[in-house]
Amino acid sequence: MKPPPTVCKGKWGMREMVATKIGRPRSEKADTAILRATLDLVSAKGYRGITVDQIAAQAKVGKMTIYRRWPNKAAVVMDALLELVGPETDFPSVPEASQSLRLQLHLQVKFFKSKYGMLIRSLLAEAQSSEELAEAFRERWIRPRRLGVVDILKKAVAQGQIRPDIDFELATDLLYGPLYYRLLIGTGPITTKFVDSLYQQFMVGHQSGNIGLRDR
Amino acid sequence: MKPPPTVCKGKWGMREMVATKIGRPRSEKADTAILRATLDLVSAKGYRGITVDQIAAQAKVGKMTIYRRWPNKAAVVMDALLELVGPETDFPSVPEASQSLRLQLHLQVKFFKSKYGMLIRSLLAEAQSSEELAEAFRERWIRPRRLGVVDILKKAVAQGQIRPDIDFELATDLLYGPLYYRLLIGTGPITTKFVDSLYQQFMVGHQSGNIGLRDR
DNA sequence: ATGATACGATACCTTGAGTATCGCAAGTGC
DNA sequence: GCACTTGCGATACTCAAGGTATCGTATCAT
Repeated sequence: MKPPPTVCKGKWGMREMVATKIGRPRSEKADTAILRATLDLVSAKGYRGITVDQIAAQAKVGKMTIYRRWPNKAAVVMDALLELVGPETDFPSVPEASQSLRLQLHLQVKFFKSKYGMLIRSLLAEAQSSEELAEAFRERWIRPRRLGVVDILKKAVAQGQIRPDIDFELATDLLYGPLYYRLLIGTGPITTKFVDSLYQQFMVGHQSGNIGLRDR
Repeated sequence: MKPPPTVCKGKWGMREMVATKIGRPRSEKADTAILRATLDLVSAKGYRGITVDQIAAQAKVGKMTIYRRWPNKAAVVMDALLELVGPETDFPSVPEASQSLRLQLHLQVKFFKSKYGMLIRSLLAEAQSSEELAEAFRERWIRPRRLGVVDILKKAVAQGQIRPDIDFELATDLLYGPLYYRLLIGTGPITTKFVDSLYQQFMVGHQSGNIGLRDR
């Protein structure tokens, strides 16, 4: 009847239980083994292509050890993404902000084409049927990255490369919407040429000097 | 041992069995009842929120009657979308092609915000784990609509509203990528203002007279 | 009427997420 | 040392849902 001392119920953030002082401590090794196995399996076969039992097996861990840390399968995958993905898509440090933006778009392409692309696709798919996951994905994955974009756009404005009347939210959608579109729908490959043209079109519309629709 | 005379195996297109001349004919009523029930249920509760048994119950039909026509749940939903969606998002007939494009974007917004938006989200989500469904979705939903976009863009070029050096595929991604992005990720609402700004930015980059990036 | 197929209903199979429990391991406090 | 508490791997289990099989009946062509 009594629930196990520490079970993760309904929490989507990383397993952040209050560290109890008594009893056997959590195994740090198990944590990383689970996340590692999850990352490998999901990126290889996709979210629906694997089972929690497979994760447990590959991590050499009991299934309960997983559910003691995360409330469900999606939460594990989410944390696998957040914990193991380093600064692959950080904005490169170059003097010109607009160039940093352009280079970051290329990093984003590389990221989407890597095995991590499957993680994004999987989570986004699952998020369509779980408002809870959708919320977590927006807050923990999308939002921080969008803040980074706005940040660099503001620098570009300050450096006079982009018009000051820019709508930052819209601009972010214009830049990354087409990338996610191709990632999810697959109408065309996400190529270097594609992202170059994307950037180019964006700058035509936003750089200083182009005021807007010309008179006709 | 012998399989039922006519069962739908692996076919994703609409139930298009060769009309056998003998035996009891397929009930046309059942077809529409199933599609109708599917549409109503999925748009209300989402793909994962309903079961095939519920569809059968609401359509007052045996479950086998469904699986005799479609190979799986996703295929039913796909056909429900394609069969019951009329020309809601056709390009309005107005003299200026660029205006037709603008008006169609507004129709698209209305469509995404209607109950059909849930169908698109659902199918796209499921398609992430089924290359077969992804293919069907691209060919039967995305592609025809993209052809319509390219068509109207060509008219706009012919009418001198858009530069002739436009990349049609890229342009389509630029226009609809951000819409799908918001539909699926939900970073912001899909408003009239949003789509107006989207169109405006697009035209700044593509209308005749703006040649490209200015010198710096 | 006969033969073939579709029908609704129901029981069934299978897979996989999530739970419960058992005996053992690894810590803390005395 | 010893009791106490919690985590561990393993295993068995529950349950929901997609998909299949079958039964008796209904509806067509000939």
